[in-house]
Amino acid sequence: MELTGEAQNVDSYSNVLSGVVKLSKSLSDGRQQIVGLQFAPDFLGRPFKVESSINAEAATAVTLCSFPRAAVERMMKASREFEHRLLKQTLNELDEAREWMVTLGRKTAPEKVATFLLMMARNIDSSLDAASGSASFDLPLTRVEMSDFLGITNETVSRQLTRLRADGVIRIENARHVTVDSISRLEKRCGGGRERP
Amino acid sequence: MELTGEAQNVDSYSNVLSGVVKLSKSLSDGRQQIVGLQFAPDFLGRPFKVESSINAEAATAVTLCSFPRAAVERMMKASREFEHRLLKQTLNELDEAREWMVTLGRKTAPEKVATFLLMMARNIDSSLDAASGSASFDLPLTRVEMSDFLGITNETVSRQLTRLRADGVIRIENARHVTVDSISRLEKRCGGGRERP
DNA sequence: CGGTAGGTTGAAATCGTTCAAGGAGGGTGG
DNA sequence: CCACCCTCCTTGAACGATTTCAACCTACCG
Repeated sequence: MELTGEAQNVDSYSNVLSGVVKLSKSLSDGRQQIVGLQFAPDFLGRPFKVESSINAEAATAVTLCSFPRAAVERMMKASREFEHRLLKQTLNELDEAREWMVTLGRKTAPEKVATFLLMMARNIDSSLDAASGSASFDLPLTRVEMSDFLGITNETVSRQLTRLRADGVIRIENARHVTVDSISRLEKRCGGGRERP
Repeated sequence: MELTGEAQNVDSYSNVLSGVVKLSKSLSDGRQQIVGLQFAPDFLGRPFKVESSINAEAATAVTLCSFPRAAVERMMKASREFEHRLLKQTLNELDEAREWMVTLGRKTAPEKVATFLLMMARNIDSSLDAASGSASFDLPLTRVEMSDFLGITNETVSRQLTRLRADGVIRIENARHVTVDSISRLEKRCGGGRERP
């Protein structure tokens, strides 16, 4: 199943085979928050619940492998292994969500944008250099979508990208393709490293 | 097992029997974000991972029922039901985390504080009136902790509480005990209602 | 050719932060 | 018992980061 387009109300389950799916929530006055991005081999869908209040939408061209709700719930009953893997992925998503809460709640706008770029570099680096210290990729989100992911305005996103470019941390082509020559320089702009035990 | 005090590095698993446990993450420069609160019957701990990078700390006096890591992992292997319930709770926590991401990323300071109070009213209303339209409870967090949960400063938290009090939405005694006479009035201050499908 | 969506940039306004001072309560040691 | 110190909380005033409003630019599409 292939789709480039619009919101899907998830009453079937899918695997993301390629592309990026964005998960979002909105307030009734139109404010929106993207609460997760699903990349290549992720599972998509919310078991045990009728109404999830989350919208799933293709951010780029996406290839899905989807199953009807009933089939998946049968599989889950039948295969212990299946439920186990689902638990593991859910725990991972929970970790990611909480990590992102730190970004939303405690980082400045420059740090937010840098953190987002770093996340992209790690997830969809099109140049296949593992740990070469550089990365190059197409942004899967528009400026507005990035702003909804980062909890800032699109103007602020734009300004911070311009700043990173001016400072030589990134290069931008077509407003969509980004090259990071030195990942470690980008990391320095993400705000204090992880924990402090 | 009872504890009132300090951070626990979770290498055992527990059930929270009473009280409130706060889960937090911090950046190396000291900025902190509370990424979750665990109330009465929640499970505590992170399976399948050595290093969780999350700190768990008692926010109030807490009663735990905790098991050694090995025992729980044995239980999980043995009991399908156990793993199933863990999956369900994890999915719930993921939903809550994402809901909170909307609060962190898209709500104003007044809305954040109102949203927090509403959450408290729903989770630890000490007066046992279900849906009576009012609530009364002790705040389980200090102003600083609230600010770390909401992604704002403690001064802003304080000011917003004062404002809610001045507007007659809440009453405050001892800076810790809060009474909400009209829940629905509080709800109006939480920013646009849920979704918009 | 317009028209539209996405993006950039500037200037002014605003919201929340920062800095600073002071109050209220609780525990401790003289 | 009192004085002191600490933590938590509140409040004010100035500052500054981000938003808001507005203009313009580009690419793409009908």
